[in-house]
Amino acid sequence: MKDLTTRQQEILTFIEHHEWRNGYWPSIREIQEKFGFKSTNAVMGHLRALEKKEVLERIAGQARTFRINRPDMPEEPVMPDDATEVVDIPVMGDIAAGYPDRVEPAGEIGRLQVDIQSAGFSSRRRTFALQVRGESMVDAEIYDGDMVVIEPRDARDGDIVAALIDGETTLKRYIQKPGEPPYLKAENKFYPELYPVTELCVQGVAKAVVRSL
Amino acid sequence: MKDLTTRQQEILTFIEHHEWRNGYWPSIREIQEKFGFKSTNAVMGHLRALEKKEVLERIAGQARTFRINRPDMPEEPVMPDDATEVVDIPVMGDIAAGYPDRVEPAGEIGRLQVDIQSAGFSSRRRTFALQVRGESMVDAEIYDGDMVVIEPRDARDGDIVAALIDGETTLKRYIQKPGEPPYLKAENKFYPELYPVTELCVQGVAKAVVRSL
DNA sequence: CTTGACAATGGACAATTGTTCACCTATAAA
DNA sequence: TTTATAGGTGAACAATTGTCCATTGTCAAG
Repeated sequence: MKDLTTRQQEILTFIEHHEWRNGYWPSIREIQEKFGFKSTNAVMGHLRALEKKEVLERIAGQARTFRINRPDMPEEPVMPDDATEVVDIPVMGDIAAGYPDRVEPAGEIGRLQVDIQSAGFSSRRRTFALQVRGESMVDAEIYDGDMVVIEPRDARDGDIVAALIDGETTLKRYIQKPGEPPYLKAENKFYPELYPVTELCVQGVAKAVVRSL
Repeated sequence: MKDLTTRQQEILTFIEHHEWRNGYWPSIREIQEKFGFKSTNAVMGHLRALEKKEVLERIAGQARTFRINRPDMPEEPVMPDDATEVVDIPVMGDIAAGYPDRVEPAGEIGRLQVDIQSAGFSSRRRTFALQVRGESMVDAEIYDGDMVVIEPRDARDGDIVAALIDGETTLKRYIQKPGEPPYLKAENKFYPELYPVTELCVQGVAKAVVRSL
């Protein structure tokens, strides 16, 4: 992957950004206009260079058909200076302190910026994710470091829930047999722990486990 | 939101699917060809209908500029503090027939919602999910019924890949030692299987495991 | 001084692509 | 019967858009 010149980087960034905001790729002349070129050929030159450096692919003769070869990951989304209507979404990483609702602003480890347009294809619910620490759920095939997607709602018997115990969020299975008081149970044969639900705060029900590879 | 006719639904699905697969929108004539119409006007009629029903937007006179209004989405447009960005990933389900490229629009059997940073995929495009069948990866803590999120790209040593073997998609670990031909390996001590990579079609690299609870 | 890259101009051309007009066939409702 | 809607054919038109020609200039390396 050769280095790009500043101009090439600018062009590439604009193309990416245009797609990101509008949902479709720009035409040559739209790029030309954005940069104030007086010839489409200025753009053509840069596109050829970008193709040669293999950061860009196109389909000859066809309109608005780009394909960008990202090295692997574009760490952060490019923030347009001329952005309109941008929403800030706090990213809750380490939430040892407890329920996201009660996490102080300091508990926020990052922010994800998304503009209204692109928000259109991703639904946002009251779901949030927690990172699992500890081995208390290994028998349910949930391991240290996994992320669980939590949806705040009332727990039913057999649900795996995120609960606040001693100021820490842990994952446990919620057991409620008819006529008996509910309790929480760790899913690890070496941790035969049982927690009474009294004064426990169930934050929500785990809906999915996500493990990055 | 009025109902769509079957034909309109087909057109819409194709447009969505085309964008997802190729990264850019189809042209009128590409739609025409896909459905075997002998006139572009057949497509125009449907597009007008879809626009009237407000499931589709376009920019007049400009090539390949669609925008789809998905009806899904939140009752509450509130942005709670505990929300995390969630992406929609099409689940290609049973793709024994092969690569998603060859899956017909009907091949999508559902959608998986995963929060964005736990998965670590930024390019929400081109990623898809497969449901794991079989026990060949249990030693990597991937179980029957789990969903794996796949991103099409070249495999590196140690990656877990989705590969096409005997017309079926399976999950294996990709091993490539310097100077040696690459091969695939199952992660189950009871399945000491080794597959030569020759004539194998590696569809992509697994980036995350998701298990619905 | 020459060579080669990078950057850009200007004009012309051709292909892709969106658009429209006229006309046809069903089917179902009024 | 008439009317409306969905679905389609066929051909022509115009706009958008990709492509290529010849030229100019800058700047750093050989």
